[in-house]
Amino acid sequence: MTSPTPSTPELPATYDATATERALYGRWEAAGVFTPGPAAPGRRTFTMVMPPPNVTAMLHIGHGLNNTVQDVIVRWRRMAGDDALWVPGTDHAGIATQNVVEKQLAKEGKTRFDLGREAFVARTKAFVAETGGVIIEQLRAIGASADWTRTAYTFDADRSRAVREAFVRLYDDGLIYRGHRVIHWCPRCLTSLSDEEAEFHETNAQIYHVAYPVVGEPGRSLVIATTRPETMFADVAVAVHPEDERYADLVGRTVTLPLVGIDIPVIADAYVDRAFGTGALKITPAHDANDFDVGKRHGLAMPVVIDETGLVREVADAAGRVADEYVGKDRFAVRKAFVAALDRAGFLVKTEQHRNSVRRCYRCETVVEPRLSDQWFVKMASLAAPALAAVRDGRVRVLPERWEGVYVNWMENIRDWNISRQLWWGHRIPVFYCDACHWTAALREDPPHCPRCRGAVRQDEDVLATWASSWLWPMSTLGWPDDTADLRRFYPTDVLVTAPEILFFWVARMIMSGMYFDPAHRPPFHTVYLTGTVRDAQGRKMSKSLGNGIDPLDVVARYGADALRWTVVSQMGLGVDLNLDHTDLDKAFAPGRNFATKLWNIGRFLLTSVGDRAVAPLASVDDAQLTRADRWILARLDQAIAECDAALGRSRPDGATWPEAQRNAGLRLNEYAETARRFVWNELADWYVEAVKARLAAGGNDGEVARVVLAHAFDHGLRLLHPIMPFITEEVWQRLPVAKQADFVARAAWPVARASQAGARAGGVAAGIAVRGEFDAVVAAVDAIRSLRSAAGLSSGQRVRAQLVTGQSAPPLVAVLREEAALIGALARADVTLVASHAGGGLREVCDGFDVILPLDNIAPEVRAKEADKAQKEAENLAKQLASLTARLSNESFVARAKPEVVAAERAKEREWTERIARLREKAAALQG
RNA sequence: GGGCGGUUAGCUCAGUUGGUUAGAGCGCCACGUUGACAUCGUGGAGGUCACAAGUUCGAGUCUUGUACCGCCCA
Repeated sequence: MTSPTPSTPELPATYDATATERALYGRWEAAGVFTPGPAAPGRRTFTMVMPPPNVTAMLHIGHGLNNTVQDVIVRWRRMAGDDALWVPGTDHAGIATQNVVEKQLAKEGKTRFDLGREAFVARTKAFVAETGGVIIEQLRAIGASADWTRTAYTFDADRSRAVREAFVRLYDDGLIYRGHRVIHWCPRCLTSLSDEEAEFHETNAQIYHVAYPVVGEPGRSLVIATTRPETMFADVAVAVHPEDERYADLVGRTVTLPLVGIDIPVIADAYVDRAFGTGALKITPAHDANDFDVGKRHGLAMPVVIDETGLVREVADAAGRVADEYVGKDRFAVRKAFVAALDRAGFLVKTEQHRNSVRRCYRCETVVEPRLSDQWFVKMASLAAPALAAVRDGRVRVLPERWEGVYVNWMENIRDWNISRQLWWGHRIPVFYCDACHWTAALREDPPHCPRCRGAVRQDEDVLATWASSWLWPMSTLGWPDDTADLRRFYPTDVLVTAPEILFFWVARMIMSGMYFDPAHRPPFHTVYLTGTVRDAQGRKMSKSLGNGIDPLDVVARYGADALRWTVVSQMGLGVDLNLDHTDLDKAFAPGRNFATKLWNIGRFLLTSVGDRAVAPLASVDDAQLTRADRWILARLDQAIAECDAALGRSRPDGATWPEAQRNAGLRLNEYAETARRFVWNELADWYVEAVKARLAAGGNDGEVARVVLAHAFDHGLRLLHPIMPFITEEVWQRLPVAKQADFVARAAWPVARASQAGARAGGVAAGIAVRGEFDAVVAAVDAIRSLRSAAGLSSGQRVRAQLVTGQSAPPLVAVLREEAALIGALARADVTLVASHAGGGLREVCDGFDVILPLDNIAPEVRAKEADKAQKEAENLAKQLASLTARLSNESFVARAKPEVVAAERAKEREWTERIARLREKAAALQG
């Protein structure tokens, strides 16, 4: 177990992530850590709304990625002192949820029509009530610090009222209308789809060239090219380009529809692409959106020959067009059969392979059928204009930046939005009709009867697309349309994190609706962060059908939530896809688990050697008491804080718009993660912890200083890492014997660089830079000794004698090496002495400004040869680079045109290299001689 | 067909306005259990920055072209 009594300073030998995580999450939630407190002067809000997962969804790795990113951001802002609010919720997901329940019914041998609308909706509601909270629970397992007290649902009472209010306002403002046109229809879901919901899929298809005999000119025919011959039954014309000389004489004449036997006109329309196919296009207004436009221009009939389930029949205005043998058959079966019949009858000129894009339903992948029907549309032009301007002028930024162009392009070519769905699960369209007096209106409350003639009213049968409720999400979750305290305090929100796939579906529409419905017309957020996609080792998207998915809960169980989060965040390059090998979870998640273990072990060391006696704050230590190592780690901490802050960037623009310099900056989560990791592992653990061991053991005043600095540095390292790895950092931080201003690290203050704090010591920054250089010499000396020991074939634990040759070194460097000789010796397990020069044997390493000697006797000849060879090669290599450097410096235009500081740096480098080459050659000669 | 992105170590990726000898993690090789840590430590190997041309004193970085891969839209 991981929760020993507080009086025991030692931590268990191993970290049990599963037990720790569950317990800690409960403590955070019980303490209200995720719920912002009451507004206070000087505190700003930071708000995010969670992209609502489908209410029937189970947590998958995509949710894991998306919500981890959001959690990192919200935890960061919470620590940085904002009143941070992350609003969670779920989406009723019309088509998807209806599909699930219909599948259940199918197992019982029933359809929704057997139940009827009311019973079906009731059953779906019950299903959601039973299973709808699953994903919300699962999000807790990955540490999501959302405010569950504000959990919303697109189909709950408040959100439903918002949806209805939005519809009525848009309707009354003339922005919603009923349109009769060709829309995308899913013959399986039995509903219309928006343009965005009918996704393009590249397909290998055939294009058929079919001869339509010209009436009154036996032997002559007009050849059209089509990929959809089954729609020929509904052809009403053949169109050619008005300037196409090949067909000029045929315009105005008629051709006969093969096998069908109906004569149809040849018309001229500039829509036709002369270069595509044969340049002659069959026109089928009821079964193609473009043909529909042509048909309207030319006043053509619009016969319908495919029904709502995708079966061919004479549906409307099509009497006598479909032969009996095809009636009631599937559209694709008819295609095959009809092509064969055309071929037998000699009308099929040729068949070619053709690569084209076919639209499929985004929920079930059924090939979408263009269908002539009445639907509700939102007029988009006036809504899009402000939303486009907001991104253009920088009130809203999109990261990565290249998506801004995609957004702008879509907005500029925006088309009206089909929001009606022929489903039962969803917000029913609040339009009411009186059949008696033909009154119709959109209403906030259901009317008992027609207000004009008191006759019976009926409500529109359709429901709204799910996206017509989720586009209100940033406002509706905060209480809109009511003027609530939450809405006033937390709207507009700050950052929206989501996947690029729903940039149009959701993000663009939220900006439009937000700016329309907000009385101040503010965009709903200032930053859109689009994550990458999770892929497998072969770069394929993870999906159920491919079976290449990774279950985040499985990862949490095996490696811990922190490991999952570490993997996601450390690889979260801006706009970069996340590649995870589902066949080798160790490869993907061991690094995060290992890092958590490292933190655990640093904690164990600290508690055993620092003890649990209270540690004084760093401010109580006088600068003069700090050793060089202390000053070094504190300077590294300052630098790490600065780099983390730079990587995370500005949390919000200062004014109304993002300045150009900040627009594409920040939210580099991978850089932030790497900086924090490097500080804690490679600087604090690898060097500083080793450097203070002797001082801690010795105790006394200096031991006390070491305790203070070590505890301070680790405390701040844990804080830097907490947003990424909340559990392990909290668990360890809780036991740190430092004075705390907060009950949880989750609520502790985000680190501020010491050098930048008010009252910081004069010259803090410059001193930091100086001490870094000094400690670099210590590190170089230690590395050199270790490297030489390894070259000599000695084991890393074996104590050796080492000499630092400083005869040619600059006096300040000599002073540093003399003062730190004991430390160097401790770190390198060596007895270190300084010497002016060394003439004897042994192994030599050339460092910046000094040499290191291991004065060994009896060095094996092969070691000598190898070392000599290495030095020789390095000298030659450096000499080559020196030659080009010298050439550069003797180039007059370089000296004249390059920046003076660059030239000066190159000159200094020339001196260093010349000297280093000499020492390398000296080393090689000594080894050979 | 239109637009955009990518190509840097065996793998996954960093590389900020052109300016030290191009970095990290994982993997690989060698050594090691030194009282925080073998889920680890120490040392090491490994890259003509896709290709070609250009601009420049100087190009992984800017321009153009080519090849391949990917994404969005029609």
